[in-house]
Amino acid sequence: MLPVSDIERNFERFVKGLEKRGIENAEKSLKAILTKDKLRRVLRGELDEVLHESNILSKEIGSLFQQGKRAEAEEAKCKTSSLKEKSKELNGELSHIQNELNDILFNLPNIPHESVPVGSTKEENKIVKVFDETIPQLKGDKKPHWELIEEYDIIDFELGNKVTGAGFPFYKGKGARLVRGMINYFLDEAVSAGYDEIQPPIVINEASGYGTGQLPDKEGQMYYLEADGIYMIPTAEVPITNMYRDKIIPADRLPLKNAGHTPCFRREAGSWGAHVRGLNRLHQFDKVEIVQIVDPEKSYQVLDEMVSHVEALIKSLGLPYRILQLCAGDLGFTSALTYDFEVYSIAQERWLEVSSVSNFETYQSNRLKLRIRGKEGKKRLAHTLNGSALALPRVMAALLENNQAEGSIKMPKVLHPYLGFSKIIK
RNA sequence: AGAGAGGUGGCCGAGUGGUUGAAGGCGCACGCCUGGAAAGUGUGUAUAUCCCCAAAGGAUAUCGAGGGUUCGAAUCCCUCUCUCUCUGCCA
Repeated sequence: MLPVSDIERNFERFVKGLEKRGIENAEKSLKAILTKDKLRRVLRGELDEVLHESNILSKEIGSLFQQGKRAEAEEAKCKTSSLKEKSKELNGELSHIQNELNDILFNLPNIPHESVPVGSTKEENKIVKVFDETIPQLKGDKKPHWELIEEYDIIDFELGNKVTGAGFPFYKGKGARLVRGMINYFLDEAVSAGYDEIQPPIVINEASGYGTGQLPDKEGQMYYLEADGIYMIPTAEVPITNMYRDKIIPADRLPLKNAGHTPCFRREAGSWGAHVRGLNRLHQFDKVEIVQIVDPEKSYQVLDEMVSHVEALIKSLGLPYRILQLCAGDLGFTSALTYDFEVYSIAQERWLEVSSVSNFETYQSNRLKLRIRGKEGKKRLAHTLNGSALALPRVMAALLENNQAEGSIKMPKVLHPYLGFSKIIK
């Protein structure tokens, strides 16, 4: 949520920012925010004044009663009724305007960082870096992973269909072992990079959904458990970042660094087709997420640090990769700047997104009421960042496809200790 | 799931309708004292919003959350929620 005081101070920048995202009527919406906020303040002032008067009267009545001046007290009581009515009225107007204000604010996305490229589609994302080797070619057959997993019997989609539904596969034998191994490897790497490991709940309440910005924007993307009013998480970002909701963190405790593995659940409504076959898109998948809460001054430096962390992971797995900076139109609702990581899948001859690393600046912290207390006791909103390090299924798809050989699939060296085997054989 | 008890400031804890935003204690910060420290002593010590360029100051709200009664509620009523104890069930 955009902080109103910032909008007021940097009006032009906010208009331009929203327009860059292709938001229509950006200026009009922002102006409406300022007008409504102004009105809100006026009403607040009036209401406070009325309440002040009535508080004074109440105290008078109290002391009159104590002095035994009954008649005078009764008289004073009459005066309060008009004040009471007035305050009721003002209260109604105030909450009405507050709702209108929130409505606009909740539905405006974050302002893109100035370096974010202009553009409205994926094709306009800027390629920041491509791994420095030429894309390897395979000799002989190159099978897509959905054929390989059947051949080696490591993932079973049919069984998933039977037991749950499409997009919920079973991982079996060495496939299951590979999942577990990667999770452990990614977590270990995060821990040695200074992240505190967390095992968060995988369902969250509504307040948490609002806190990180999944609600009200992405209602339809999350599985909702109606009986208990809770949502299954689309990413560990939600519970982990919400740990700090309504917190005031002393500046010297920053940065806060957390990492956690969770299954992630996405309904991905209406997005099924040929290009999302196999592991390319699932309703449930595993991901290790890294989250940082930092001083605003340092957030872009931290973003770079997180990008390096993810890059090192992908490199260590020996996968061809590239890094994209998302253009304004492709940027997530809450993000100011996002880098996507893609790995190349040789058999599919496609780039697959495996990580997304973002700086949300104050957008989430404003919703979360997550603040930093500085040296002189001054408070300000923190910056929040997160990144996938990494999401498993597409990494797995690329590993299987790129390392396939005659009769076996080789596993990257870094995973050997985690797997207990060095290749998958039939 | 059933029965009972209870949620007060960073923590403990008093408070059952009228200067109680909240006694007292602990903790913390700053000062005094001391050669230094401890002890002692003094002062300060919540959050949000509004007024204000800012500071200072003032106002309003907040004693689990929401609603109600009342001129006035931490204190009374209702709903929800969480914690603890006992019983039940369970990995």
